[in-house]
Amino acid sequence: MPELPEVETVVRTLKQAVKDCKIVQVDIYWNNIIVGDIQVFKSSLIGQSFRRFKRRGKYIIFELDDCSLLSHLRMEGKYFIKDCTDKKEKHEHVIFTLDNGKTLRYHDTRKFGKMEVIPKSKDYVQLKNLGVEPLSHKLNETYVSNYIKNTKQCMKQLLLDQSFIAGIGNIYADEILFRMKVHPKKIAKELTPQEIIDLVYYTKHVLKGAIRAGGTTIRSYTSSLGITGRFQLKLKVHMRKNEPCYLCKEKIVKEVVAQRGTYYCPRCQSL
DNA sequence: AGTTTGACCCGGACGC
DNA sequence: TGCGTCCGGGTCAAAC
Repeated sequence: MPELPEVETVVRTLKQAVKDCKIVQVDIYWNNIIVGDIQVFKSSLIGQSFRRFKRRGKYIIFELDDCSLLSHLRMEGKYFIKDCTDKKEKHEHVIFTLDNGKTLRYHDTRKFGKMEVIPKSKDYVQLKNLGVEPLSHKLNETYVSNYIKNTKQCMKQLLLDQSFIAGIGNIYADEILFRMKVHPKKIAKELTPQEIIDLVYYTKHVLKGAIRAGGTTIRSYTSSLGITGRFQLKLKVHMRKNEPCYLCKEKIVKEVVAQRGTYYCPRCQSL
């Protein structure tokens, strides 16, 4: 699932690939991907060039001349750069034809992703409830201790809460808690000062490491292989049910916490 | 107003 | 092999 590091990698790669390219045609094969009117979507984008590439939480923001394109990959969204003569693949739902003979293709097996055109003058309402960017200085010990004062949430919920920190998903929430050696059900308010320091440190550490890994992998891609933002990251706890903990050999447990499949080491992350 | 729960978006995996 | 059921994650809306 694309989380912040994957989205960041996609944004960086697309910047290299399509900056200043002009959209000459837009073909949509699954309408529900598009938020709002399909014809307005098309007519807003045709003739526009990609100028700036940004990320906020898990949202991709493409800034064009007169509007922005907001894209959320949800679970399985991916972008590919292909030649315009390449055959359409099964799960390619939106194809932007560019003025250089290439196409930018949105691929999404589950069709969960969303795309929306935002007029230049309007605010991004989708982004207004997002919390701090984890890699910015705004994520610090003071911010965390103030935030947790007013919440009943457990740690897993807290890390998934996009209005606390923007961009952490299920996988990295588990990985961060494992490194903190904190149980996913621990009440956030009860974090010790040291655990707050660890939360800040490991959140940045895990996400930065993942972006580095994404960047490394992405270099080996050719344009025909596409831009998935996925990478071979060594997960220390997520998806390791019944396998031995890397630290203490105890079996990793999988349990539903905050409605999400949650992996943790019952010994290292005891309550 | 903060918090929790559920619906939604789907195809693929899995079980019988 | 075919059919039905469940699963998954992020977001939003509704209920509490």
